[in-house]
Amino acid sequence: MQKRTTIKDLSRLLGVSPSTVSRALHDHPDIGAALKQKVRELAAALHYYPNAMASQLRQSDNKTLALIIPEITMFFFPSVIEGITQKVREHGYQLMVLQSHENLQQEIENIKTCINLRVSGIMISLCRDTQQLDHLKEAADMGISIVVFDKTVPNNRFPFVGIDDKNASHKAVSWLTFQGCTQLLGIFGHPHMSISNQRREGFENACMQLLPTGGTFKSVHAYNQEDAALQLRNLWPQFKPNGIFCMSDEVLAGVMPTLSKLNGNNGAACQVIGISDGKLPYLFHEPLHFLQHDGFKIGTATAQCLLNSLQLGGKSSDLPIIIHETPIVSNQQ
Amino acid sequence: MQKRTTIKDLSRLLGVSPSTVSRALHDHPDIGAALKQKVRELAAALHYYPNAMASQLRQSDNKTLALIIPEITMFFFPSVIEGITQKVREHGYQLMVLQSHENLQQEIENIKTCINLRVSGIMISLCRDTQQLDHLKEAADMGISIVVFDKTVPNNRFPFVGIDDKNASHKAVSWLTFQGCTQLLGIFGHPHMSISNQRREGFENACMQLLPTGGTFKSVHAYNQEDAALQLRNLWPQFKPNGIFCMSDEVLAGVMPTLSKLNGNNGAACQVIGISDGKLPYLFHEPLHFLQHDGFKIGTATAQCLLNSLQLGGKSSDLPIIIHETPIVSNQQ
DNA sequence: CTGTTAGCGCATTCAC
DNA sequence: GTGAATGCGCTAACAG
Repeated sequence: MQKRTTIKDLSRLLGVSPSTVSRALHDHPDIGAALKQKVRELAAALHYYPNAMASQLRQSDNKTLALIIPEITMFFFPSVIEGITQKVREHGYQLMVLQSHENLQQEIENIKTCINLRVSGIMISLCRDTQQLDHLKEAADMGISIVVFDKTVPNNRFPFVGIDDKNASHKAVSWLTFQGCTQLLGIFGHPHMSISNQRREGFENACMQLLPTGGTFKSVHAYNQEDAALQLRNLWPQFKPNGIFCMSDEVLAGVMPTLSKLNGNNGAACQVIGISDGKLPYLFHEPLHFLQHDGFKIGTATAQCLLNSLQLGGKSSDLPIIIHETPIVSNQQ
Repeated sequence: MQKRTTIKDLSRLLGVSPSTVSRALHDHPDIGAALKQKVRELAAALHYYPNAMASQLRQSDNKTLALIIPEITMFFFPSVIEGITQKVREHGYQLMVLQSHENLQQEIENIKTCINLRVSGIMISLCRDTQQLDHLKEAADMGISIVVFDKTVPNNRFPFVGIDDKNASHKAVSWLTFQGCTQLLGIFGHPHMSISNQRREGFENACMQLLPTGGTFKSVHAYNQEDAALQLRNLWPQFKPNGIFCMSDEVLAGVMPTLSKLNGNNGAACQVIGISDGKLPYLFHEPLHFLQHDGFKIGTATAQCLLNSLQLGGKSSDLPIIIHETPIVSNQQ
């Protein structure tokens, strides 16, 4: 591991001063074209790589943004990351992805890492145990721009990008009743997650409002994909729904194969609608509908929102709240 | 955005020297307990956060590792990331995830970023157009430890973690013929990917070796999930296999729903075996088998491999090649 | 036990 | 056009 070549090395070899080399490398207008050329050639020949830490320290301007998410699951977040990455790179920023593993302590730890690294901004989807946002406030006080997306808390005071959870549930129930479903089952995510409860409340309210007399509904929380399958199986003997609402891809993944088995070839007996990123539904040949919760779009919007407040230098007056639509789509073509 | 408090600020306020503060913060044994306490309290009160860039610059020891992958798809890589994250954090490293988007230029760019940031190590799954590893060599020459995993090239000279692609295909064919399948279809990934060709060659060789007289086989490449579905549909009129091998989750995701539709309720007509991380198969109620290509294990092994060569300071004599087993598993229970 | 000094690599004043 | 000097914030000798 030979010593890495520095600007000083180049300057010595070229018989010019370090500052000249620095300027040449940065294409500064004051430097002659001929010299620039020589500097660049030598830099390439000696495998010179600018030390990002040194230059960032000097400029106290770290061109990296952080993404903090509960977990890189196979659903939704890959799309989100894709959207964010694209947007962020366009603007010359690096992206650092951190996971909280649904653990508040880890989330706080991640925020601390971001502060230590002096990242310029943070995009965060809160983990399920997070109730208060003191740790975010702390980062914000250090001058770091923050955008919360997807998973939030009721009392959030930061810019937010997501969907209207209650309304989405309402739309789903509305669709099910329109199809003539009368026995509705809503399956929701982990009960500690704020969005689980928002979506459940939306579901229950809509049911009470929209179901005809004689119609019934039931809602359950599932801790994960397997649990969703289990709950459905356990419930089946006593309650056979003719309409099911799955609040997420994860729930949907548990429900669909199980439902197929329970239903046998009586496929049309139960309508299914979910909230989905829009990839999973196409893995099932059984027809189903979903409210598209487009991770890619959420990602780009989140990144854009962050980049905006970065440009405003945190001196914006109004609080951006971006709510995406969730159009209803079928998985049949 | 008020100025961030530094060690100097603390030292001034406490009437001690900066180095004393630094030592106190690092729990250096030379510092008195009482002083340590005072320093820590003031640091907390003033929201002092050590500037990671400055300390890393000083120590020229950057505690971050980079993961470079073609794309964060919903299959395999989430598991890999999970495995790597876990291992890496245990050892006090940060992880930076970069995507190449199956683009060699981007891959080279990512390597450059890693060098500029002076990361300690790189874990990389090569993108499909990568043929030569000069860019990796460049990073290695700068003293960065490197491990290649999953997607490699034939002439790779870096430590490697993955599976035996040809052998896996062989096992799959062996299993299919053992089930009595005689008309075999192998569906493979993008033709530029090295593993696509490795797995196809393994498949074809095994077919020629293991199929009874009268048996036939066919292999096709699919550019992506949708293409896999399309190819199967197009092929169906002229070639109805009774055994299908899907080389990856992506292929499997395209094939399964399509096969269900083509097969109608004649489910037992065609056996399916794939190579899979082990999550996707459980989304289908149709029985199928898979050779488990456990992303989580690959991830931990890769990270471990990197941490090892980090400890050896890059001065190891032998080249670690870690080949994981791929046990055959059924999705029925 | 604590302070002084020095420098990591770079970019940016200010001179000339 | 170019060079000399300075300091970003921190740590690690080396003194005392």
